Amino acid sequence: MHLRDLVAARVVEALTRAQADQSLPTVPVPAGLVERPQNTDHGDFASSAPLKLARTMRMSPMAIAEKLAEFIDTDGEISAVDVAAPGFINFTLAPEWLQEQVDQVLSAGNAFGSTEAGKGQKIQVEYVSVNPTGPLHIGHARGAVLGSVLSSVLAAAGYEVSREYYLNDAGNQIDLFHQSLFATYLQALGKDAEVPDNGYRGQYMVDLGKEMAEAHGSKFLDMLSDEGVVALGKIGVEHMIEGIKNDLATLNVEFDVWFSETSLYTDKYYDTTMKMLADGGHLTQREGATWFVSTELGEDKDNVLIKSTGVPTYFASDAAYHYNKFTVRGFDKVTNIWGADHMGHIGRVKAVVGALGIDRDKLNIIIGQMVALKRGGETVKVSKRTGDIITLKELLEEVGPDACRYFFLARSADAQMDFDMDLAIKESQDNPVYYLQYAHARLAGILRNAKENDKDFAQGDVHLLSTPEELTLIRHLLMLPEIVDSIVDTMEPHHLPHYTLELATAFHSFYDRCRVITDDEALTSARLKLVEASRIGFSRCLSLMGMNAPEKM
RNA sequence: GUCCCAGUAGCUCAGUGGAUAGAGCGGCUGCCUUCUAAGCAGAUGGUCGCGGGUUCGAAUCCCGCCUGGGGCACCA
Repeated sequence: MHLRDLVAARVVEALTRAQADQSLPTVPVPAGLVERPQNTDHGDFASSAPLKLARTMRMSPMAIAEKLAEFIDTDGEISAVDVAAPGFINFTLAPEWLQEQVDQVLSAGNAFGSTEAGKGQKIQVEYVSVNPTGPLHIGHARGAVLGSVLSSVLAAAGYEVSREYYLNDAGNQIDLFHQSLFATYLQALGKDAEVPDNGYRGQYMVDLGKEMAEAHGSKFLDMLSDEGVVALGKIGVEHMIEGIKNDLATLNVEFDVWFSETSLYTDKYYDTTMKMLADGGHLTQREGATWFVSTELGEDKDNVLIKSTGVPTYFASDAAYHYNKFTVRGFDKVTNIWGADHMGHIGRVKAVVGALGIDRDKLNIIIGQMVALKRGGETVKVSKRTGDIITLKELLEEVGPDACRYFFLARSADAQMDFDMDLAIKESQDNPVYYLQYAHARLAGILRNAKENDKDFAQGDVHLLSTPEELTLIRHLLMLPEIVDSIVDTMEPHHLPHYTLELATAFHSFYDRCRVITDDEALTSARLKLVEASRIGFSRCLSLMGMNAPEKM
């Protein structure tokens, strides 16, 4: 249980006692009793419960506040409870208790910040899942960063997390890729060939065709034409997947499972799913195609599962995929991170999940909004088909993975953003990322200095940490578990970089005002404890965000 | 046409029912013989897109409108 819950529990407990005592009328208790006030003059926590209860209790908010405050004990973590107009109760944390938490952080070590909000629950986060028909571009990076940070935070909250990439390794687009590659391969061999009309025609396809020709010669020409296209195509797809994996690794994004779409068919999950939908009366035949009757489940329109050609749609695969996630693999929760161009799929996928007898609220879909790329003040149109793209690889070479991650992470997923390359490159010189990393480097520097001077601070007395800067730093440090829980609660990881920035401000201010290593041995030891605790905090935040925590800068 | 997202400081964005709306960057003023100045301290900067409504209280919730973006295929 994190600190805010602890204080909220005290309010509920006090309210219960006041009601049992008949000091306050017995009425239902509203939710959200305690918050962090934005103005620090109002204490560490505030409750607006009296304002919320005034109507149902038929009393003035101030009278409720006064009465309720009497029932709240000032001991342990709370040193003061104050009533403020028009009906707030403000709580102040006890300096002694704050000081002692430094020892608690030290004993928690790298587990500091972890909570138990998701204990015993299996959650899957599926992200990126880009077709292996081209390199990753800047828009994909946003989903990649979101997914990887969300996964890390979920794990910190005690969830058993599985990070998954859904690989579309069959179907129309793959066929088209095969044909496109065969064409550029032929061209590389000096033959006449045309990339199909809707095919993939970027420079990367030309390069790949050349590479294939150099590595394999005319080998694929000698096969029957279809066999050659497929054989070459498979090698090409493998090549694209390797490239995607490399780019993601550079961005520090990893997966536990690479799930093959084809396996849904070879392992019969597709057949099982279609049968379940048929048995449930969710299917109908129309114009030679098989439709999912989603209109009966409140959707705008029905959706085709099997085309009149007999070929299943992407949506059919998706139905089988979600059946597999929930029913076969038994995830308690599933989060899909999709691009804005998939917005229209949310309703029907949720509908089909419900039709398969699964609680549709277990499926959470996060939409990463569009990233418009700007360069030299111009918006660059991104299209994989025409090959007019800024690849993730190029982006990482220019901006660097840490700055790139921060840039995407600090914005909420549902806000569209302009990624101004010029600005991002410029900012990489003087940028919030360095502000955070510099804090870690400074902390590491102090600890290095202490070691060189043989300072052993194990016996340091944390009660000597009494300046406003020290206490402010401790206060901010202790917010981490709350941040972790609130990210899990809202599924919005963008709170983490903002919190880390505030923590860095508290630290830099402390660094400026409180010299750590001095002739005062006792104070030095106490401050070294705070420095080590802070280093643990920064290291955890940076690692959750997938960023480097440098020892020196 | 319809559904979804966004509109907050010069710029990029937080804040989504509470007290005087915040941060970073840019611009302005100070601060390096001391563990890293990639830093600190301070000042300046806002009709929270517009208009109604609900509420003790609205940037936050409801309705309408304006602007920008996206979704509405037997594509993925």
